[in-house]
Amino acid sequence: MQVKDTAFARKLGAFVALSDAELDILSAMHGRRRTFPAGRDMVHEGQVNRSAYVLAAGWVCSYKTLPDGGRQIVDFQIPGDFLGLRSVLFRTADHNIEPVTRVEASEVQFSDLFEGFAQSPRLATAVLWAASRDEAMVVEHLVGIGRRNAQERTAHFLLELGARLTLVGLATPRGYACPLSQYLLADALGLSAVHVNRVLREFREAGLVTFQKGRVEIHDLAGLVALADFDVAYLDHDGPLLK
Amino acid sequence: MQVKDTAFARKLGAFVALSDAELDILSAMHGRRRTFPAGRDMVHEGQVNRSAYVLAAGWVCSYKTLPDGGRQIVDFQIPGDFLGLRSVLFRTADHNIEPVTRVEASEVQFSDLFEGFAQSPRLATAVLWAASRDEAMVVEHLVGIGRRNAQERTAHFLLELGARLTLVGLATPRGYACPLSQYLLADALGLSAVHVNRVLREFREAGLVTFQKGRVEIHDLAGLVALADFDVAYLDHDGPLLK
DNA sequence: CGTTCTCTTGAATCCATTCAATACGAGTGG
DNA sequence: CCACTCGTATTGAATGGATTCAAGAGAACG
Repeated sequence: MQVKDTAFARKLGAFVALSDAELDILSAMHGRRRTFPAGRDMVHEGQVNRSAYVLAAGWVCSYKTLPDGGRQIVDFQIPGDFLGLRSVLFRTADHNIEPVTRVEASEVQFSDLFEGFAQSPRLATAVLWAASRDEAMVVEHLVGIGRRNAQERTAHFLLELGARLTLVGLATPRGYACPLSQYLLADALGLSAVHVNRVLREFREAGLVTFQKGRVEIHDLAGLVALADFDVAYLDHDGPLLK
Repeated sequence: MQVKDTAFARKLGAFVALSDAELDILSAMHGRRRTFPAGRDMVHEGQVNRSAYVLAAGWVCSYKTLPDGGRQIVDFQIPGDFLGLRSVLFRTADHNIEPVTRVEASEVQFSDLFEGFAQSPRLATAVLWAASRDEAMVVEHLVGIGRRNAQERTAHFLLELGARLTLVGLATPRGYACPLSQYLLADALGLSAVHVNRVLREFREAGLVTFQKGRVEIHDLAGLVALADFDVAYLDHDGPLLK
């Protein structure tokens, strides 16, 4: 398999320009390809876990559960995303990972990752950057839940997803395919499913976006951006910083 | 200065057992010591920034602002914490950093950090771990704001702070000094200052904790832990994983 | 062809906010 | 030494955004 063409290599390359030698190291890190059915957890909280994954196809969500049965989805991962890094660096996983759709992913062993770092500090820096970018998204998510109302939050979420999918060629400014149910959306946005439904209806009636039948159709991008106060700066993808 | 004894070295050492040679590299990373007065931002959103800091003394907060004037505090940093890593890896800072008290911090240049990685992949791994631990805290914060009510959230926050301060010797199970105003607390918890005040009064009346005059006095630790459903697992400090 | 998700809408409820007013201590300057 | 400010803490009352409860409709699936 040519790693150079994978979404993962493209993503790391966005921060650190990777040489052929480094791409080979990256290639060596990729273990066997695995597939996971939708709905059954790939990683479970508290589980001792020695491997992370790079998503090749499908969507997953990372979430935490609460004693009252509720859950909070921290983030969704789309093709090209690294997942489970924290559950590898920590002794045990501190969150759950559930495939939203059927998923294909390459396994990455901690030992291989660490050896890759030894061979190339630039690679280590790139992975650190990727982790920081993930953190930036979680931070933005936190800000949204803490200080934005339901409409702003939902609009922001749909725009962020669009921006991320665009990076891997899975969205256009017009819209994108989105396999998320309103329940999943609610668990991510810190709202009730009922309220998510209302917000989506309001968006539809206002001619901003329609989210139906697994597709997000953006009818008024400018309007949405204004409503959500969306700024892609935190996604930081302006080309390699480390040449 | 002997870096071995700093809170930062102690923290990294919690994940990767660092050799003397690695401690020397770490030492070389520390640039000049700087002090910052309370209240004036050390790092401002959008600012191009080439250095991070390791907090030696004092408290700072990282926050983002919203167009309506509100703000969300993402995290507080206490002595020993790394801060501004993201604003260094990204071209520009994606958040603000404001000293809550007068602060002393050592500057860390990106170039020095990167060179340290080249000399020791174990160090790179340790920094990646530290970043992941920060992310884990943000994630827990996200879960709290998304799915916990005001009481649970506040209790959880006070306990997390206690656990973190204990690690650097600044707290006991009985309580700790805390320079945060109710306004800062509100901005961190995604609540209004008025409501934070009410929650704190309820805690006082219930004999759980008192937070007055810059001190948090914990009267019923078990009760607080139960209320907040607090579990330190996500702080992951069970000794070095990489020997 | 019934079961199970998912989506949808209305009505009642409630937690937290906003508005408003008071109190208190630390500074500051007349 | 007192008046005045300013930041912080405190409490009551009214408001409101989102939740919960409830019920029905559609689509998907074995």
